[in-house]
Amino acid sequence: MTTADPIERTLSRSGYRLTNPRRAVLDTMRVLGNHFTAEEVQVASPTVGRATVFRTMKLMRELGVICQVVLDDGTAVYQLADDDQADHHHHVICTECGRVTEFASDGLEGELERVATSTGFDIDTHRLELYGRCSDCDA
Amino acid sequence: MTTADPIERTLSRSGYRLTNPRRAVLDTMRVLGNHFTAEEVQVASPTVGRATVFRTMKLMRELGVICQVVLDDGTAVYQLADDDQADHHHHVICTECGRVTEFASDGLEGELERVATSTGFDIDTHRLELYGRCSDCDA
DNA sequence: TCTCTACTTGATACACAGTATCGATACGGA
DNA sequence: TCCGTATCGATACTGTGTATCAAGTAGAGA
Repeated sequence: MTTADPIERTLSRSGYRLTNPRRAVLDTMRVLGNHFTAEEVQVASPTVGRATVFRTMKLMRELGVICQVVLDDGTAVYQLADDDQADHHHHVICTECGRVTEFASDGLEGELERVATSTGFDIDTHRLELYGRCSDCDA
Repeated sequence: MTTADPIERTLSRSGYRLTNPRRAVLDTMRVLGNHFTAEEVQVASPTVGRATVFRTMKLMRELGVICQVVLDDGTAVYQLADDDQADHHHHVICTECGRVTEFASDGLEGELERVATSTGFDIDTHRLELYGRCSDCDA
């Protein structure tokens, strides 16, 4: 089964099958776009079983296709990863409308590296989220 | 009811009553110390009802007595806040043994401030967690 | 010290997010 | 076309936390 879609190619290149439920979940996530919960994907993909939605979302997370964003109340939302920031980035979350933006900063990474060595830990990774109001909501 | 305990004084100063269940939960958290889940507090406080354990932990979080730490798998653990870093700090989490250490860095905060303005968001707060192996586990 | 009452508690039911199980289905290579 | 295995859907289950509500109690005032 051939496809031009980069995400679908990531799937099949990783040895996963390209099934209709997976395509349906993927399409749904593309429609929902900027940020969505697992439940929103579910209700927007009525032909796909609940377990499959979660399984597919977990798979996409492992493949780096979507990324998890932890809101300040501790709940999780998801979003499709930007192609050009697929490797390492952070999130800015609007606490008003929920909009999520990705960013990366070399200066920040350098500072984090310095802090990491000062902790005495052997740091593998980190998670950073900024919370505030986006330009639309910041009237 | 007078008390010399600083946390208990924080409670009563904030207008909350000093009850035996609250004391019991507090004692348990002190025994568990560095990091604990809500469930661990529950089983270690058998005289206190489940709902009260959650209620008390939520209250302690609001008062800044304990702080929530999000592990890299998304689950939450808690720890008593250091007195001297009660205002703003971050966490380093050992992915091996679960040990949690707090740290603060002015350089980092400055860099975060710079990044925050560049996002176009009006940033209120942020969450940062470092994951790695502590000196004991990094054999 | 006694009383009163708003705050707090425990039991229970509920909610939400995600996982495990398992028989049925379908993809895709031989 | 056949077959093994990945995948699916239905369902039950788990973990973490909240809502409800009748009963208990801290602690301020008499």
